[in-house]
Amino acid sequence: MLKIYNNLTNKKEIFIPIEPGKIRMYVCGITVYDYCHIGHSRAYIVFDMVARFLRHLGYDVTYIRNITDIDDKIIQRANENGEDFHQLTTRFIKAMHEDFDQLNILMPDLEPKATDHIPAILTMIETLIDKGFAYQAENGDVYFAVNEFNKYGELSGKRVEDLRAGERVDVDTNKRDPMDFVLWKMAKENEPFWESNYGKGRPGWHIECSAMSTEMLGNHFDIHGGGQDLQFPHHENEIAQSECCTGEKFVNYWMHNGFVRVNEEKMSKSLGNFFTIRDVLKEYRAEEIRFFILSSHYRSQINYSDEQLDQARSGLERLYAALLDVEFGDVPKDTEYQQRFELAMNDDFNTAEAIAVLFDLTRDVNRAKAENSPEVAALGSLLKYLANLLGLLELNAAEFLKSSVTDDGLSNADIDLKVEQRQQAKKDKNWAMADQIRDELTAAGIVLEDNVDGTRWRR
RNA sequence: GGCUGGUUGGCAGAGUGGUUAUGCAGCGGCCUGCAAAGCCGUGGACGGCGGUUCGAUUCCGCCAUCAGCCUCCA
Repeated sequence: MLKIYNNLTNKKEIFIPIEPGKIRMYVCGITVYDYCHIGHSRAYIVFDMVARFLRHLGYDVTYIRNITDIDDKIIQRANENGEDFHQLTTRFIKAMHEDFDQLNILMPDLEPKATDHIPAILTMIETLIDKGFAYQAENGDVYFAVNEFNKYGELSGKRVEDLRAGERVDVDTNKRDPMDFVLWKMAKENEPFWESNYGKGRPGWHIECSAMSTEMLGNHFDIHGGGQDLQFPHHENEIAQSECCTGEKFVNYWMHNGFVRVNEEKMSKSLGNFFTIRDVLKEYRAEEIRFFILSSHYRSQINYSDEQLDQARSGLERLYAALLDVEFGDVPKDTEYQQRFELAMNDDFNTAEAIAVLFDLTRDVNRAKAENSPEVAALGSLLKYLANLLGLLELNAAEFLKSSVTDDGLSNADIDLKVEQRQQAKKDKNWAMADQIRDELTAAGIVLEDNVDGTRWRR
């Protein structure tokens, strides 16, 4: 029985889909004006894992992850670069897909872009105005009137009174209430715009998610996810817009992943302490990043550091090493390992616990190997199968262990030759020579492992 | 100030009202020409103070402390 921690109630709840056997899930994607960083990678690895596991449970999942391709930062960056905003977003959408692909993040079923859904956005704004939940201010901008929605603050646990008292809310004289947020923003000179009843402008950030999720998943759907920083105000605003527009409950389960921190501080663009995915991929294998992310529960905060990534590397290499020489075959059914794995995952996607099960299974695989047991194939196949559910251990073990992201100047053939030379030295009992070759390779980051069949190496 | 969520062994990180997390690192052993990998064994923990309980790291309260949100942010 699947339990999900629901931010609407701040409790773990038994998951019940709206329509039996089907799950409709929407996750807020990125604003494409720069390369994705490790914080982004966490959010999308996490929800990729969620979608994979829900499908494993047999659900027919419709997973939507949008792209915000118009907003202030995009316009600003495009201006700085002296290029059309569309050119900018196209470039970074491509980069995002490349990065995500490396991290084995599967494509969502639909990946709508805000600019492709302006009509749906305008329709929703019109409905909100008609129903009295939104108004056009003197400057032409259209705002949502927070005051008209009495459930405002339900998701984030905030009270409108407290928010109003806050000193950090900008006082904008165009708004009736400082908490009101923009739905349609008038275009300034030389800014991209779309025609509307309210004038030439562009959508506010929050409305696109409401419009696109409702358009594609219906008024009421199962799961909505995103980073913890989106809980307020973004998701709060989505609820307000959608429920006021449709008169129905918007989402049943809200999920938010925790942040990635750097030196005990949130990784973010404004702090400038972010590491882009492509930079990290110069030092670590993509799967090491994925393993690092999934080693902790998705709601906890994690700290990014080389030490963490090094530990992830060691752990992942242990798992892959167990798969060496395994002849994969049928995956045994109804094993205790799978039960434990699923129990962990059913408990609010506890990947840390699930990975611990993989390590227990790994010991069993290694033990079977040491004993030359016929169980090796079955246990190894099970390990690969369970790990694959998390998007891990999909590569060939030998190739993975020989792969490297850093250039040590040695080709595989170079190494093979050295290893061969050392084999001869060993045969001649020339231990000094054998050790010298091994030391050379060790210095280059190559690890040698002798066994009865010969010598295996990895980077 | 309001609201969230944390505080577990050298590091990372799960979990539990009384019993082994798991990984990395350490120590001892097996294996090995020596190693490495692997296997076997092993030490080491639950922020502080109260309370509930036969018994609390686990439940409750208070305190301390950290991070986050309240402004764009995954």
